[in-house]
Amino acid sequence: MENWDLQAVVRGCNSNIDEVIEDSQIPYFCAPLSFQEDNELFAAKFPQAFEATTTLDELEELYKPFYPVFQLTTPPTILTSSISVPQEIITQAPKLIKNMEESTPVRKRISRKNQNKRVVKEVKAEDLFSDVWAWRKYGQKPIKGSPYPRSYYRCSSSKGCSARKQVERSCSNPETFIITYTAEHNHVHPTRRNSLAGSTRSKFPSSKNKDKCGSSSNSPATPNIAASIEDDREFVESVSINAVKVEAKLSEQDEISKEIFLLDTTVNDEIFPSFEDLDRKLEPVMDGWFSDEFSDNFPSPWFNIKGHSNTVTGAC
DNA sequence: CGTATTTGACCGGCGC
DNA sequence: GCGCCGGTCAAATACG
Repeated sequence: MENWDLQAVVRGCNSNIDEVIEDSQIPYFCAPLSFQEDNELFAAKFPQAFEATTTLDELEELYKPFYPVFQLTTPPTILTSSISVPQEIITQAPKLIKNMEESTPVRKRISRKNQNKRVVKEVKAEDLFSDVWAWRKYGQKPIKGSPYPRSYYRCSSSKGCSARKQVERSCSNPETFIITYTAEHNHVHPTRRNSLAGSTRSKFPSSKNKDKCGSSSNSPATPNIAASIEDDREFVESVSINAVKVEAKLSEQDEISKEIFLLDTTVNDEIFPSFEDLDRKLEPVMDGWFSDEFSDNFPSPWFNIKGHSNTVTGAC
C-alpha cells in the first residue's frame, strides 16, 4: 500500500472527467438494449464509427445483401441459421479489410493529442462487465491523486481495433468505477464476448479450431491466409447475424426479439453460450462475491473478481 | 500448451 | 532542458 498524499487525492478526484454518464442500469447481459437505445448509445459514444469512409462504404456495399434490416420492410423476416455468405464476399472482404488496415496503420503508441474522443462513464461494480465488447487488459498504473490504480484495456474483439477502455475506482465514491472509453471500435458489435462465466480465460476459438465445413472449399493456403480468411468470414457472418438482431429489435415485438436473439446465439453456439446461459452461470458467482468477498476484502484487494475474463485487479 | 494477466520498463506530452 | 506523469509495450507469470 502506498502512502498517498491526501491533498493530491482530493485534488485528483474526478478532475479529468469530461462527461459523466450516470448509467447504473446497463441492460446488456440478459436484456440487451433495444436496438434504438443500443445504436444511439453507440453512436453517441463512438460517432466516428458512423462516419462514412471510402473503405467502409465499399464494405457496406458488399454487406448490403445481408442487412435488409437497415432498410426495414414489414413484416420482419426471421432469418435462419442457414445464412450463407456468397463466395465474392468471402474473397473480397479480406482485401477490403486489408486495405482498411493499410490505409489506417496501427499506431504503436496513440498520441494523447489523439485521445480527444473520450467518453467517461461512472458505473457500479456490478455493471463493470455489462459491456458488449471484449476487452483485454494490457496495463495497470497507479494514478497520482488516486488511491486506486487505473487498469487499461483494449478491445480484443477484433484485430486492429483501437478502442481502449480505462477502469478506475472512483475515489470519491469507492462503490463506483469510472470507465473511460477512448478511440472507437472499427468493427460492428461483437458476436461474442470473452466474458464467459466459469472460465477465467476466454476462449476465442482459434481459426484452426473452427468448423471445417464452411472452409472446406478453401484451398490449402498458408496457415496465415487461411486464418485470415476464416476471421474475415466470421466478420461477415457477424454483420449478417447482427442484422438479424437489428431487425428483431426494430420490430418492437419482444417475443420476436427473443426468438431472433436466441437464433443468433444458436448460430454462434459453438462460439459462446446464450446470454441466458451466461447470466445464469454468472449470477451465483457475482452474488456470492459481491456479498462476501467484495465487502470483506475491500479495499485490499480493492477489487478482484476471479473467474471472469474482464477481471480487474489491483492493489494499493 | 495456448491464452490472459501482471508488472517493470520505456516513451512522449506537458508544465515549469 | 528537465522531470513528472500517464499510457503502452512486452517479457514473465498464471491459469485452465
